[in-house]
Amino acid sequence: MTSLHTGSTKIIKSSSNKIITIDRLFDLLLETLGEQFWWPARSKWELLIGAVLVQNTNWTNVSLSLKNLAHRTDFSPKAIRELTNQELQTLIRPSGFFNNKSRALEGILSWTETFNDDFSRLKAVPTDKIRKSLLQIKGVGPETADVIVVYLLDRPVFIADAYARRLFTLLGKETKSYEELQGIVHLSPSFNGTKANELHALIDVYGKQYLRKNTKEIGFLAGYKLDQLLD
DNA sequence: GGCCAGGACACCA
DNA sequence: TGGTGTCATGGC
Repeated sequence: MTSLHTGSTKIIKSSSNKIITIDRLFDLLLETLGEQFWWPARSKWELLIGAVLVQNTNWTNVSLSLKNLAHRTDFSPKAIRELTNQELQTLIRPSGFFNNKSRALEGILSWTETFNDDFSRLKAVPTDKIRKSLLQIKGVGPETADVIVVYLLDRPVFIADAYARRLFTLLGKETKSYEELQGIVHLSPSFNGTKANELHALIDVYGKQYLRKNTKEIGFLAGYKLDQLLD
């Protein structure tokens, strides 16, 4: 993994060599959309589970599954571990891919068991190490791992998801993979976990509105067209 | 009725 | 390592 928050140069260079800083992009997104207050969850357990369920799935479907889980387990890790895989699949059915996701959730709960379900024990563990351990769980890929690092552990990491890649393509930086974009975008020192959290939320909300697969018209950011953002 | 969603993985060349 | 098919539900 490349260093993501070590404060090297914070510029995004387009193919035409024009630049926009990640800080300016953040400011324009915030000005355009306002604060998003992600992640919608009342507990770290609900957040962790939602991070898996939302994979390639809209939040409406995830909410239905979360409601089922809340009713049955109150998101107690112990109660969820006591479910059979079949029962878990039934509860999370509305969010799809229940075969894969039930296995991933079981993997996550085995992972938290390694630190006695006590998130405070991760405080001294380096981000890279946590990320690697998460990636060993079947059903947890780079995006889910990073979402957990940012939203659960409040650490500054750039989440290079599909919307981010579409946005950066329009800004002149086309990339073919999650890792490639993540290697290009470096968060500035102004990004703590909270700001990285907000950046991802803003990019996704903007993306849903303007960067959907069949959207032809590209929206504006604080009055600028995307290509006008490049100085 | 088809497209899409806050991805990941197995399989193949 | 890079490209493609598969996993699945519910809303629009």
